Amino acid sequence: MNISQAAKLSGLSVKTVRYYADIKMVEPARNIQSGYRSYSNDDVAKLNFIGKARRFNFSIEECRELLSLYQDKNRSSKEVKKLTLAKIASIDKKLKEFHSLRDELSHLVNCCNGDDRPSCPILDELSK
Amino acid sequence: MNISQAAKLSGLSVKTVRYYADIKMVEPARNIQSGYRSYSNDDVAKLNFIGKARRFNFSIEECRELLSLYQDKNRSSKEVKKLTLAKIASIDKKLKEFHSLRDELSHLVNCCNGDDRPSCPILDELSK
DNA sequence: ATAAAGTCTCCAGTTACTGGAATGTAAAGA
DNA sequence: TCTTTACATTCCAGTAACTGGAGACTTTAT
Repeated sequence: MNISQAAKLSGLSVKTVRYYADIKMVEPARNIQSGYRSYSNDDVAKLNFIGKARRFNFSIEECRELLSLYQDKNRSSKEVKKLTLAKIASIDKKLKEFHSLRDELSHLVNCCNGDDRPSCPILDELSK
Repeated sequence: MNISQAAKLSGLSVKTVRYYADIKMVEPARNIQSGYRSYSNDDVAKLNFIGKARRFNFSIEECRELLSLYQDKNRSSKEVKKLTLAKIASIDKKLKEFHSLRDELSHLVNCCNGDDRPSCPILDELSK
């Protein structure tokens, strides 16, 4: 199938699918006459896999790793679990940062009158 | 003072300070003989302000806006509060996303044996 | 036959810097 | 004074993961 069909089935944009071919993540066959990319069902399955992993916040390089584990019938589930635990840890870190950021900002907002006068504790804090 | 001194006082890297000059956020005077950037205390105060706002997750464009509000003695605190509330909302959105991501991933991890056998519910989920 | 839709490659832009090369200037030591 | 060293300058490239657009070619529909 052509690229737009593969894009539709995998829920990705044509641009993204072409990008994944460029970076050698999912390299489809080529139609010799036209030069068009020709995607198999297996290629689409890979695109799906990557799309999901990306939505789970795995980076492109992590996706590459997961994909090769996925295709390796002898891999151990230990390896996949390790990668996933690391991802959870990095998400936890970001969650922590955003939580404390949120708390500080909402504290500042609560201190600010938000009226037409210039006095503003938010700017005061930023300039300290 | 020279750029390295300004960088030290503001807690930013020299590269970053030069970058802020390039994008016309903090444009210092120039020493005519040497061409070196020459930072005033006021410039350093602005760098400090920006550094803090960046740590509060404001984008460069938002910093630009906050900085002009900061320098406008007639601004209303309302405007600053509005910007800050929008920032809190965007942080909340990210928090939500990361929370559900975390939950899904940790569910998958709990289902995975993590042993030397190939069977892995994490990969199964990604390939569905 | 022609027009529209789909595809190709290649280049540029996004965010907010960071690293490095080549070159120029200033300050300190011998 | 000469030289080394430290600091400064500009410009180019790279980061992550795409996205948009130009110009050219192929396929499909009318």
